[in-house]
Formats: sequence, C-alpha cells, structure tokens
Amino acid sequence: MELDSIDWAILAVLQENAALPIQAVGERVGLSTNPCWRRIKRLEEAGVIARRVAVLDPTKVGLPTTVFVAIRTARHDPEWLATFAAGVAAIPEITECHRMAGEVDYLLKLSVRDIAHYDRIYQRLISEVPGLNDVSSTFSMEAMKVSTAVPRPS
Amino acid sequence: MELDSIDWAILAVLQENAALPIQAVGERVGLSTNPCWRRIKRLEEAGVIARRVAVLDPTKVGLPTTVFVAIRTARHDPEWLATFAAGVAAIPEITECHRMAGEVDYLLKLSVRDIAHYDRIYQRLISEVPGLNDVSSTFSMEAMKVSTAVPRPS
DNA sequence: GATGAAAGCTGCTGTCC
DNA sequence: GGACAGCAGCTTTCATC
Repeated sequence: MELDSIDWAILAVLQENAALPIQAVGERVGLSTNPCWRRIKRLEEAGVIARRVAVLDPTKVGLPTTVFVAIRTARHDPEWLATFAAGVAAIPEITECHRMAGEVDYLLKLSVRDIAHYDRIYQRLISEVPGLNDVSSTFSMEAMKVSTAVPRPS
Repeated sequence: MELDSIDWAILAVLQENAALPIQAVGERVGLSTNPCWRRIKRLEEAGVIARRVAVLDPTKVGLPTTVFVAIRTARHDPEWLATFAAGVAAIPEITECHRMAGEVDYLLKLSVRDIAHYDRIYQRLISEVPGLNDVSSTFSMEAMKVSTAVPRPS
C-alpha cells in the first residue's frame, strides 16, 4: 500500500496518541473529519495500523526494571526450538524475544519488579528449557528513550 | 494506587486491544458499562494507563529490520551525555535507548529498512556524537515475541 | 458506598455533492 | 476532499441494593 505525506502525518499523530478524536487528528494534518476518518479506516484495513493498545506506566504497575538477556545455546534442533519458544511465550514478564545474527543466539527483554523478581523468572526459564548454557543478563539503569513509534523511512 | 484483580483484568484487555468499546471490555471482565468506565477513567487519571497508541506493522511501513546496538564509551561527563542524548532523541529510527549496568554503557534498539539504511543511521550517529569508541551492532533475524503488554506482578 | 439503569450528548460512520 | 444527517457509544445523573 502506498502511503503519502498525509498518511504519514496521520500515523505520526496516532502513534503518539490514539485516543484523539478524529476531528482533532484531522485538524493537525489539515483534513476535515470525514476524509481523515476514511484514511484511518483504509490504514486499518490494509493492516498498516496493526492494533491500538494501552501503554502502562511501568513504575505505577510495579515493574520498573528492564532487563536484557543474551542467550547462547548449543541446541538448534526443531524440538529444542519449540520448547524454547513455548517457554518464552508462557512467561509474560518476557516482553520481547529475538533470534539474533552473530555471537548471541537469542536476545530477550524483560519487565520485572527488581533483581529478586528477575531471578525467579531466570530460574523458571532455565528449568523449563534445557541447554541454555550461556545466559548473560544486563540491567537497564535508565530508559533514556522508549517509543513504539517508527518514522517515515527516508 | 491499589490495583485489584478486576483492574488487572481490564488492563490486560486494554493492553491487547484499546479500540474495544467499554461495553465489550466490561463483558470480558464481568462488569456493566458504568463501573467499567469509572475504573478505566480512574486508571487513566492515576497515570497507570500512560497513553493509548497505534502500533504499526513494521513490514507494511518498510521498516522490517530490528537492530540492537551496544555502545561503550570512555566519555562520561555531563556535556558528552547531553550531546549523546540529543543525538539519540533526534534520530527517529532509534526507538529505544537504555543506559546499562555492566560492560556495555548504552543499548540502542533501531527500526530500519535494511542494512544500508542502518549504516546511514550509524554514520549519522558517530558523526554527531564524538567518543563512541566501541559500537557493536547485532541484527534480529526473527522477532519471536514482541509485546508492549506487561503482566500483573506475581 | 458501589452498582445498574436511563437519558443527553459527543463523536463516529455513511451518503451525497 | 468537504458538508450534512443518522446513529452508536461515551459520559453523566439518578435511583437502588
């Protein structure tokens, strides 16, 4: 689907604040309500807008700590991968899991209350998934920038 | 603010789909429209729900590649940090930046079109911010799990 | 004191120009 | 893309348990 400048202006607004009335979105991009609504509907139907979600304040819900976990493993067979994927999916504190190129095989991002909480998740993961030989975790001291918004590719 | 089981049920729903009418949210958590609406309003006013955002499909907007960049630096003075923070803030392809504990000083997450696109961002960053001695980037081959939702702390 | 029903009103949705 | 009309859903008030 082709996206023009106005589409990107709409996407920029909605990526920041999806609670705005369509009329307010239209004003910010120079469109009246109806054509703005039609564009948004088109973007949703095309799947460009995948979903609308509520973002919580990590501190206010008691999960202020972000941990990144780099995993290396000797196991790469499909059965092991299925076990690993199931374990990752079952632990809600794991918010992201990427299969990586390079030295590290998998990179996880977790949201936890504190180090003790992380340790419980860590113990759970290694007990559910065998063969996690090299697991190195690093804690975020400060989230300088955290955004779900992506720019128009230049 | 205290969050009970029903609040967490509401938050679980809204973290998955914030476009749902309040009545539908209420049905899923066993509440009629009015008390459900009051709880959501309370969660918003308390800042537990920080915002509502549209999440785009990275593939459909031409940014299918996720890159993690680990940075080590010898510079830690406030002036350097201000320059670094400004550079990070100014580059929209950088979606996250964390100041880390341990060996790595900063961890960045980027959304880019391809390796060439990443290289342009990389060049821009090191030209704007001096003293980035050790910059190692790793590409995500597959996003096995990506979520903005966090669980009720156990 | 919190819930559920019911009314008013804002803003979403579709048609026509 | 813009104007207008119909209507669904949000927001408030009031009675109830």
